[in-house]
Amino acid sequence: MDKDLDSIWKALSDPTRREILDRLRHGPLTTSQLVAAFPHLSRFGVMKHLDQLKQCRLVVVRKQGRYRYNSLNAVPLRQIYDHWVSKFADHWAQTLIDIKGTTEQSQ
Amino acid sequence: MDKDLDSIWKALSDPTRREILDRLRHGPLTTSQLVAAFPHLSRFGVMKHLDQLKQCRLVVVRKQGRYRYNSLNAVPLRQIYDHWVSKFADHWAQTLIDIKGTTEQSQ
DNA sequence: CCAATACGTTACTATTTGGTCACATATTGA
DNA sequence: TCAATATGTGACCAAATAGTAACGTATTGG
Repeated sequence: MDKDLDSIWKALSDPTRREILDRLRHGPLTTSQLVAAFPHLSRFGVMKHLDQLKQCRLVVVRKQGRYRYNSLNAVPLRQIYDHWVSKFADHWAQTLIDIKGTTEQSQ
Repeated sequence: MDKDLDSIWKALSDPTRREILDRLRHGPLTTSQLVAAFPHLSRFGVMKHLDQLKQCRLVVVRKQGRYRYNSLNAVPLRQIYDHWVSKFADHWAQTLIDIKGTTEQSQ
């Protein structure tokens, strides 16, 4: 069950991929536009991140001529929330005060 | 800002660690109890996962005699939600219908 | 056609990650 | 004390990951 969500979690674990998703919030971008947004990465570096995001359907692609428009699909995000994060929602209420300081921390 | 959340995402990206958190939902468990729950892993394997969860405060520890009680702290989860996931909440409404099939997928 | 632009892929490398074994420390109770 | 239980750590290994360079394909416009 959670098996399906695994690739989504993996995809989200990388800050570059999260930033890609963030940039796609405001609308689709072509691959080149995304590449330009990450000057410290190679084009293929960005494309590999995009591939992973496509694998788990967080990004969907529409090809138009020589352009490829990448757009955000929030459905997998919702799945993560519904199938996992929401289970801990009760805990949020109970642990509003972080237990920091009252328990030993092993750094 | 998101910098701080990085280790939390990383911690959550592993299915074993997510299962540990899941088991801690119902109350604190000692390290040995957790180890027993993962027969396919070595004790130290489990402990290393626990270490990562402690690093980002998803798990907090209370030492009592020779037992070490690990308990869930949902605060970091809430941070992830508040600082990141919630930004996409509007998208959930807009993309209730998965775009699957209507757009090209690159497998 | 042919050059320019946009995108795709194969092959390779370095680092991180998940995992183990073996050994060390600490607490409890007979 | 001393053995049993519970936990902690150093060293090491294999696989996955993030990244690169270099080359290949496809679409457009002159």
